[in-house]
Amino acid sequence: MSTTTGIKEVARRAGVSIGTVSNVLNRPELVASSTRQRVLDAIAELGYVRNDSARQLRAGHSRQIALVVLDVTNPFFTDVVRGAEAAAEEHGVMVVVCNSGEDAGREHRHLDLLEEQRVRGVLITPVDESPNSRLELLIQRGTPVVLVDRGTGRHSRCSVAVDDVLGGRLAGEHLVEQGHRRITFVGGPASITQVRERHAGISAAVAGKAELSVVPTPNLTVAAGRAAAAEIDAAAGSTAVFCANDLVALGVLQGLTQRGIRVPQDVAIVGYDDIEFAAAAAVPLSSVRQPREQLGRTATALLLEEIEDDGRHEHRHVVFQPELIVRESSGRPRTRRPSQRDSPKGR
Amino acid sequence: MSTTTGIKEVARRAGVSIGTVSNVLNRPELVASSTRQRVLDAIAELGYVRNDSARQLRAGHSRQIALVVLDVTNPFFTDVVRGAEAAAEEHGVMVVVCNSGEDAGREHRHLDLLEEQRVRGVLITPVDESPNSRLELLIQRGTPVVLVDRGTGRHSRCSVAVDDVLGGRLAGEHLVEQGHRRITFVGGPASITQVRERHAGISAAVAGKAELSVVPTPNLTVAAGRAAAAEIDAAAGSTAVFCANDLVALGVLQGLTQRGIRVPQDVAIVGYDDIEFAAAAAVPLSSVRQPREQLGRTATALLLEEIEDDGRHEHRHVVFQPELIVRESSGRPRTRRPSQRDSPKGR
DNA sequence: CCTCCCTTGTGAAACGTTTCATGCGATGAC
DNA sequence: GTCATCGCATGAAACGTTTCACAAGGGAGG
Repeated sequence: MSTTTGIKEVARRAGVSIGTVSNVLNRPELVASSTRQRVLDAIAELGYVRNDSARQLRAGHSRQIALVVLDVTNPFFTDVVRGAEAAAEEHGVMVVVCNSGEDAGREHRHLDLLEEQRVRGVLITPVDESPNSRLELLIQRGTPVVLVDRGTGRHSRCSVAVDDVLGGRLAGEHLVEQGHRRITFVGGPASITQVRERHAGISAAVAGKAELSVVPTPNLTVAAGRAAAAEIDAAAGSTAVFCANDLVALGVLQGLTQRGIRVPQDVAIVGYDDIEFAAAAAVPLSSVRQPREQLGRTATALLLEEIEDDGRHEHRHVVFQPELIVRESSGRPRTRRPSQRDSPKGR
Repeated sequence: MSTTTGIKEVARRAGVSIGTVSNVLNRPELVASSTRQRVLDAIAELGYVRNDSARQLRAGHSRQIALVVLDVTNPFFTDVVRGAEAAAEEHGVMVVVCNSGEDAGREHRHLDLLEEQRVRGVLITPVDESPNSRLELLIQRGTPVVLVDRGTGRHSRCSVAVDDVLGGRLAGEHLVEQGHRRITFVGGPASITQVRERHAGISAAVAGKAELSVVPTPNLTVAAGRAAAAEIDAAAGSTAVFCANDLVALGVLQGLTQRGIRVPQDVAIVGYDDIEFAAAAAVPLSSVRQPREQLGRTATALLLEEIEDDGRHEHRHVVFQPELIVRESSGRPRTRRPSQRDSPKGR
């Protein structure tokens, strides 16, 4: 039905061989300008559209890179996407965004398809980090992969991350300093590295200074946070909550408010990511800020570099530092107005 | 380097012809089970991965559909993505998410690439709706396209939309009923249909009952809303603002608050989309709710249907009704806590 | 006039599948 | 014992590119 017009038709129409048409498309400088023009005209008249499958088949690989995120719905990741797209665009590469939805099965299926498409490289925040995951297989078979927002360490790939342990620690130190002695960490599942590391960070920071309890969540969404709120004071009369990300924090904030618990007077909250909506929340949210777009940009740059250095490539691990942004949700109770320093971030 | 293993190697290893291997992959019932097993083993041992380019080349089209959104960063669209993915997954189709970022150039480039890839169909909220846009060309050449969140009308394609005029009217009626007589509409650019229709809706609703002024924005982001806030009272001493979407509304809310203008006491705000964060905002936001996931789901269903009915297909236009959710930001100025939220100057 | 080189253009081979007409041995009907 | 039938496997022909070795024509240098 649709485009049945191939390079062949174009060739006939322009009165040249198909090799010449191909040259016009790929190495125009090899073709005499009069011929070139004739071919170009034919292309325009016929509405010819290159067939990428054929091209890829010949080339052996595609011209796109994939970005597999944990949750498209999470503003943190959409910002990462933006960064990645920006960097990719500069190199004329297209980014395919895939959403694993924190589901190992979907991640697996996406990787299957991507490998079948001979994707040029993959940026991923994996759900499944087990040593014989689908991802490992992909890497082992030779597809360049850059881990986004994930652990350093492994030497078989590049990674871009933010120091989550430090982030957790910043939050912990801040809360202890504010006088909190019973703190609850909300987040899960523990299979997600960030969750573990942020927990480890606050754990280290409060050790010996405050008690830390945990309310696990099945995932990192607003709904999960809302549900977790119910267990928060039951969990040990905590006066502060540190959430594994801002979505959960927003949910906790809603849940607590709904139960008549005041934030920050009764319970302080600190989130993580400092998404744009954190500052606009009912009670502006203290949060650990990550350079989200930067993360995407850098990851893409690393990936493209690795693809470039086809021969030998030295894997690198870039680690960014998080920054604690204190807002009302964890301000010193009662002293509502000392030095507000929050300000919506510009862009 | 990477996977040099083709169907051919598998065939040799299993001691069968390549046709048989292909049959095992595509119509296993045609192959004797002993042979089948032998082939399957060979595949596993060699780590064979199908080459999708070759497959597509033969088939003439890919097995994916694309979803081109205006702004991945907008929770409205991420929810649409989720809906689309859910529906697609049920049919074993993969969704490629592309972000035009409200930029006609990027939209154009994405469509170029998608057509080169012989994408099976496209779901799109177009930036460029001019009659000889890149999109029209795509449609004209035979790629099934479903418009998402866009006008009914055209007969050359299906569409799924929410009645934006009605949405605007609901907001307008509500504000008038609340006693507002000077209302400002914030949003832009006018080239975006939703902006025009929502404006038309409120326009119609308030005609003769209140004065409506407009503060245009260059796009529909929080930052744009924040910037627009500066012009709001200057624009005519409005006591209410209707924003083209929730991001803008959130920005306006921040901007007004920062200037010491209280919401809703001094100025009421109504947003659009009812994204998850609207309810969690500093002042919970009244908003016009749209069935976001449903939109994605339905659009995908229509697209798959059109692809199915390869022969004749009747284009359909599904229109959902929006619903006004009233929250504090436009509630009748009750005397809640005489909240003094006059706030910090950003730094 | 012969060589050599340079510029343009050509034709055919490959890329890895799917599909289709065909082959071939065995089974059952007559 | 012959013939149609069935079940399974085969080989070759596409699919639309890119690439590469080579040919044709034309100047320039000798």
